[in-house]
Amino acid sequence: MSEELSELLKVRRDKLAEIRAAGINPFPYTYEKTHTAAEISAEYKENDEVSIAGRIMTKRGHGKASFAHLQDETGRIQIYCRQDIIGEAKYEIYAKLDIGDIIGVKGHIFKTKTGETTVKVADFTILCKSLHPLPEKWHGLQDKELRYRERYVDLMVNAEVREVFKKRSRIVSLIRHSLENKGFLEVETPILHVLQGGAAAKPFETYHEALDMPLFMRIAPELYLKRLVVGGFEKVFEMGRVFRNEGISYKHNPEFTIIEIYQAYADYNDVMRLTEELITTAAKEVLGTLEIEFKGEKISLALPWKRITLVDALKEYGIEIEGKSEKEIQELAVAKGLKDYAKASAGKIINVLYDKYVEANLRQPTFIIDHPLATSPLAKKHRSKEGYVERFELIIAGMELANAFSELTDPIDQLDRFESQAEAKAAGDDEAESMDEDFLRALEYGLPPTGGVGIGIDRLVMLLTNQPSIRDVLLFPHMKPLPRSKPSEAETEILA
RNA sequence: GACCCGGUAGCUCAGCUGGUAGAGCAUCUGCCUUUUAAGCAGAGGGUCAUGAGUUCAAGUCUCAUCCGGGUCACCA
Repeated sequence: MSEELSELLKVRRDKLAEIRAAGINPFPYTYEKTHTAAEISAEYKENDEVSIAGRIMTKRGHGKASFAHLQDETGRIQIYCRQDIIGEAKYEIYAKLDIGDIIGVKGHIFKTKTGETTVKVADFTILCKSLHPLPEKWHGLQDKELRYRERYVDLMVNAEVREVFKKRSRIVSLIRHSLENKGFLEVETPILHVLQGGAAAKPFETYHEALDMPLFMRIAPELYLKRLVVGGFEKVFEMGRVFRNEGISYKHNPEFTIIEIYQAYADYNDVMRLTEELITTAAKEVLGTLEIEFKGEKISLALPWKRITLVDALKEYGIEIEGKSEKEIQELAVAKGLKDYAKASAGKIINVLYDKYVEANLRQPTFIIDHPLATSPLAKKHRSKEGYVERFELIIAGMELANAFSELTDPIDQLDRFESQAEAKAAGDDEAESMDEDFLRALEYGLPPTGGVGIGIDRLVMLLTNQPSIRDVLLFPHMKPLPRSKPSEAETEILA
């Protein structure tokens, strides 16, 4: 708190003191409400007695009477308070209430001249004195920085924002229930990892004091979930937060929510169908349609979704790599202006070319399938194509929504892949997988044929709620701290 | 990390080629017992993100820094 309070803050603190001086607790403990705003609007009956509670969002005083709107989680309801009903002393307190205060109201329902269902205040109780003024009633809170930093205000004032997060909750719930109905078991695996693995990404590092050891925040739950399939859980999934130490953009936040699903005795074709089903079911239930609009663009989620191999997708954008040797592909990279990749592996170059020339152009739902072996260390070799794996990525509106494989189940092959990853790591690739001996041991016990998929929940929610940035579907997106806040002791210690 | 745009009252925004800061809402005072962007009359409220510089004079021009947004790069 700054020493110098602005006039507006001072006024509210003075009012708080007045309330206390009048012997009223401005922060009481409970309140018994009988109705919500939505219930009253829907089941309106003249003269019904109700008890409601909510935040004052508008206020119109008329001398000895006053209108206001209370907002609860379900919506707004008008209240009408008259001095001759509640008495002079109480009305004086009522008149001093501010927009933003939370009150409970008991009274009878009536309809005003203009036909609005309204509660006539017989009694009211202050439930929380608000000390900050709310944003303007007409324009609300627009400033993006403030909206993200003070999401609580954003939610109070912007109904559309509340809707987005309600939809997010429904989407998550629908996916969870779809999987439960199919016999999948929801599990939780460690978030603090000893090794870096399960995805190509840079982890956040942390430290366990008592054990005196470094730890990584997980970048994916993949390797633990496959251990569970080894253990005999044939259908498992985990929905949870993962952490990746990379840049921030409209589709990247350092922590995000992923759902990973593993099904024994299935391959990537099965998992592709499952992915289609989960997403279209959620879309139908939440939006009532598969024809959606995202950032002004029409996208059809109607099945079936296009499937095309990565090599063919490149060909569609004028990049021919079929039958080319590694050397020729390196030359192609240089010709395309990717000078840094003159000595990279063919697989790496193919991925970069794909990222650069193909992905952003894929607008309608598309499964890109059969990726190069070199960049897919956890995927099973393709059953018929040398040098490729059985893998797909789902792209919608230029965003990667899902990534999946026929999981690599051969422990000898997995060891080879880890060894190549170790070489890459030694050569400076800080996203390479760690050698995970326990995971290899699990595979040696035997992982049945398994299909696995990871779906980015935040991006899916963006798509289904037509939100242009991942920040708009995260309640508290990552923000740099403002300069005035001084670092905590812990931060000072770490930075020292 | 590079480039572009932005930061002015609690909120939403004006502020021209440099001349000393404005509106609406909100707040305060008075009037007002069916209003709803209530109304009428009056008042208060600003380190113009921060710090330097140019200038007689800077919200405005220059540089640096911070925060945010966007594009690209990085990135599954």
